[in-house]
Amino acid sequence: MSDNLPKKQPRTAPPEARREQLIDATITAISTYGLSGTTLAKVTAEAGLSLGLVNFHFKSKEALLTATLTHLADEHRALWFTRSSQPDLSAADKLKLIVDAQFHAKICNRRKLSVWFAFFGESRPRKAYRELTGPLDEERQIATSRLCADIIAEGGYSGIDSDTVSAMLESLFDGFWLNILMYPDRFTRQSAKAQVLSYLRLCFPQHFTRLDAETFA
Amino acid sequence: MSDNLPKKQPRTAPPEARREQLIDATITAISTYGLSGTTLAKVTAEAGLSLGLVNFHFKSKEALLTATLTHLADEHRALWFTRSSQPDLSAADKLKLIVDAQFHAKICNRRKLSVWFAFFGESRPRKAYRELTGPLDEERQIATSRLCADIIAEGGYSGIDSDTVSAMLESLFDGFWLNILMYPDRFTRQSAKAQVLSYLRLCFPQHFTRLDAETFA
DNA sequence: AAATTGATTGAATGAGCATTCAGTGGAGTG
DNA sequence: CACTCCACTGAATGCTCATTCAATCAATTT
Repeated sequence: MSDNLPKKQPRTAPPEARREQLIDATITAISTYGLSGTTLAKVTAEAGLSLGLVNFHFKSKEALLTATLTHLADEHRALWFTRSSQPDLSAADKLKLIVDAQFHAKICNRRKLSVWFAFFGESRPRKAYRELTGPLDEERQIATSRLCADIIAEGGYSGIDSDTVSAMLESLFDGFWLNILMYPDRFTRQSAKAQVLSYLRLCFPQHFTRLDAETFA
Repeated sequence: MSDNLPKKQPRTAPPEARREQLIDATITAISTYGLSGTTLAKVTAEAGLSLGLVNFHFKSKEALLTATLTHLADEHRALWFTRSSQPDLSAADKLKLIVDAQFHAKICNRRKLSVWFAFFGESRPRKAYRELTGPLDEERQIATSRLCADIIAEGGYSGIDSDTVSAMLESLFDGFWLNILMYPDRFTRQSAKAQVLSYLRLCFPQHFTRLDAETFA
């Protein structure tokens, strides 16, 4: 019978594969039902696995949620960090790549944004967030501040402070993320990126041209 | 002397007073325990009332949460709207008052920001938020966009679009709110307001001076 | 082939919670 | 004072859910 398809789905899999499968199902569940509506029954049903597996591969529901957040944070960090660490790029190009990573389709989609804001929105998960990814947020802000300082020095800009620009960028990133999640009809990844770049053009007119939004897809 | 000891609070109170009391306790509970950790037992204990009262004054827990969000949204809307509706103000002054309202201590404190982000962070409450306060968000964005258009016309600014500035402002508001909630050591109401005004100075140098941040307390 | 090891299952358990409701208290009315 | 509402109380109810664990299954080793 055609039941015995060659799609070999072995009943058992290496633990790391199962962990990823469960994390992926958790992201889907949180984006669909919210954090408080996410039950282990829904996660395991989404993954096509049985209820008891979460407490086997993770020690608890909370550990699964923590692992999910860490997974997203690592993915995000890897994207902006590896891109903007290429050696033969100007400071302005590196800054552009950080903006680009922030609104990359792989990171900035409603499914994953739901998870970020689920953690922002509850006090205990928020504490977990602060501890797990606070240092990463700070690292990124320091990186953008350094790049801005380089650009200011290069261009001889005056009346502008690199820490102010980097704080503005952090807030723009978060604010556009929220608006993309809440009002996808009025806010898109593309328009958000273009508007952040328009802000950088306003700050550093010699370094950012009108075409930047299109040249970096 | 028709009053006896004013210390003695009566066992019963007018329904509207109880509703406000319960809404206030709900805000405290959400900011302390998160939305999913907020139980009716905790809310009523916080209010010093008995468990059954919520379902007496509100029909359900969900109705209480909806009323809480509506309360915050109305309070916020009243602040920016009545202030910026004063007739003898310039467009720039009105815009400054909207920014000022956004970071006013009465609105922008961790207790209340927790509630906003609790609603942003869960899919079902997010839907309720969109329906209840989406129109208010849009109203504010339209108001800022109009004011920016007036300023652009007055100042003869070129290369800048009022809808872009108003979208940037919306995102800055939300992003600074989130950072004030997450990282209160690095982000304060005052610095956020100053940085938003510095953005407006960058956009409209003739209309916003360096001293704006201090003149509007 | 038998034994061992590790992954997987899902019924059972018990804790926590929203909601209900029968009963209580007390302020106003006649 | 007696009567009537209405605010109020909190124990009881029934449901949902994380966690546990004894049993089962499959791969690997002996």
